[in-house]
Amino acid sequence: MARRARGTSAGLDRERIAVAAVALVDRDGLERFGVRRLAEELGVDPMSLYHHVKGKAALLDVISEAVLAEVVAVPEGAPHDWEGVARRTAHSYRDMAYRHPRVFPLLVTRAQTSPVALAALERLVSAMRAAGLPDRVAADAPMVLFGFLNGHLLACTGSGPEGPAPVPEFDPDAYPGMAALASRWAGFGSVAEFDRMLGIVLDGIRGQAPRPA
Amino acid sequence: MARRARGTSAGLDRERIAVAAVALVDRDGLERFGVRRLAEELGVDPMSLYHHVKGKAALLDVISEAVLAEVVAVPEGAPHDWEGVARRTAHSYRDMAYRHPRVFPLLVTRAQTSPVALAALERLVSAMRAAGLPDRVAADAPMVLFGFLNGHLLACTGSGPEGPAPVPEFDPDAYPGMAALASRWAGFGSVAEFDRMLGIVLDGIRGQAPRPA
DNA sequence: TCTCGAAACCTACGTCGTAGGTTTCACTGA
DNA sequence: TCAGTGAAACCTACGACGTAGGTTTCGAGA
Repeated sequence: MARRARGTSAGLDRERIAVAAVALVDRDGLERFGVRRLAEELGVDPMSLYHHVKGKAALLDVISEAVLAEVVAVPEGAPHDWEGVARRTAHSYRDMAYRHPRVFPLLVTRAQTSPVALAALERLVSAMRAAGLPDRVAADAPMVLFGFLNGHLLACTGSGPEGPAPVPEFDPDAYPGMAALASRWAGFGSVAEFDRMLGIVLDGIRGQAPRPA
Repeated sequence: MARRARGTSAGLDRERIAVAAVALVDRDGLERFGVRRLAEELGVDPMSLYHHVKGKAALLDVISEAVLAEVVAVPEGAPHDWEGVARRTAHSYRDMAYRHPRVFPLLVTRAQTSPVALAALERLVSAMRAAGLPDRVAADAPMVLFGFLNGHLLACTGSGPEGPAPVPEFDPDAYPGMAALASRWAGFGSVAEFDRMLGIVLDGIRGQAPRPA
């Protein structure tokens, strides 16, 4: 690998690093990601990265931020009913998870306090309050929703070494109930399945609102 | 560190290794866990562990299995209504997560196909079918439930370097809705909160059943 | 032209997972 | 009683990792 002379610019900056880092994790997975590999990918000495990012942990932060920014904001003109906002956000979040299945575990593990994440939450919460939902429900709902989204998408996108494990066979003697349902789990990870489950969660939230007489 | 002579037994076996490994992760966290550290903890040469466990990945499997086995089975004599089964299982799962917050991320990341996990699922599924819930609901419900459990508990137990991040301050100008709800998030991670959210999820599932006329 | 900071590179250290080889013990059957 | 044997431990060594600390070079401002 031909290296640059010592003082010449390599044109590094956070943006270029972020893009390369995400691509590297997408390709090789989190396990194989590291400072040295990223540097080689960029044609650069490992230590040069430290002028732009503090270290490996900070690199992971950069990656998760970059990927989270892909979750599209709900368009301003769209209807403001809270269920619509929740559905749109959830699907956009899911799309991102499927685009970057090997990055996704990183998001789930860190507390999300970036402006993008907070803005999405704020839109959901204010839509719920505008619809007259009690504060307790508006407070619980996003945690239930994102709890479900994170857990479920983690399972669907595999998050292990590589892709999601196929649904196992069930011994009908030991597990009669699961064997009977096995065929229903064939489309594991489909949009239809996701939307159905999302519906269950949203139903649960809607049910918390006091019934209008 | 005084080492044993070369041929003498160190009394190693999978059980002893599992116990020490779980304790080590509980104490130092997943990041710091490694073959060499575990060996030192056991007063043993690192390579000796390879006679009982294939390598680091297999060690992590051993850890997650040991911890999952702590989730108590729902007692046989207990009522068989599916909501009771679900609630008990969920709470027992939560207790385990809080007992081993630093191990928990390991569980979420791997597909759970151990007998313990399958047995718990089977109990839930068969209780739902016995109650007359449609197969589609019985198939979706466990995925929604464990999706929520995994995602939510991951957030609550912190799963990062150490404990859960405290709830951040919200700028009332940028995020009016969330600022208004901030006080409701004070008891983040409490049993009461967990039980409330669990109730929301179970409500959603119950709502899928066809209404008895 | 001289200076100086930014940005790159280089060296080196301690740690990691683990392949491959060596040593010793307990148990066997003759 | 004693060589033979296999299990279980230990030892050595290698390549890859994250990163502290130091050195070199370029280009912009004085």
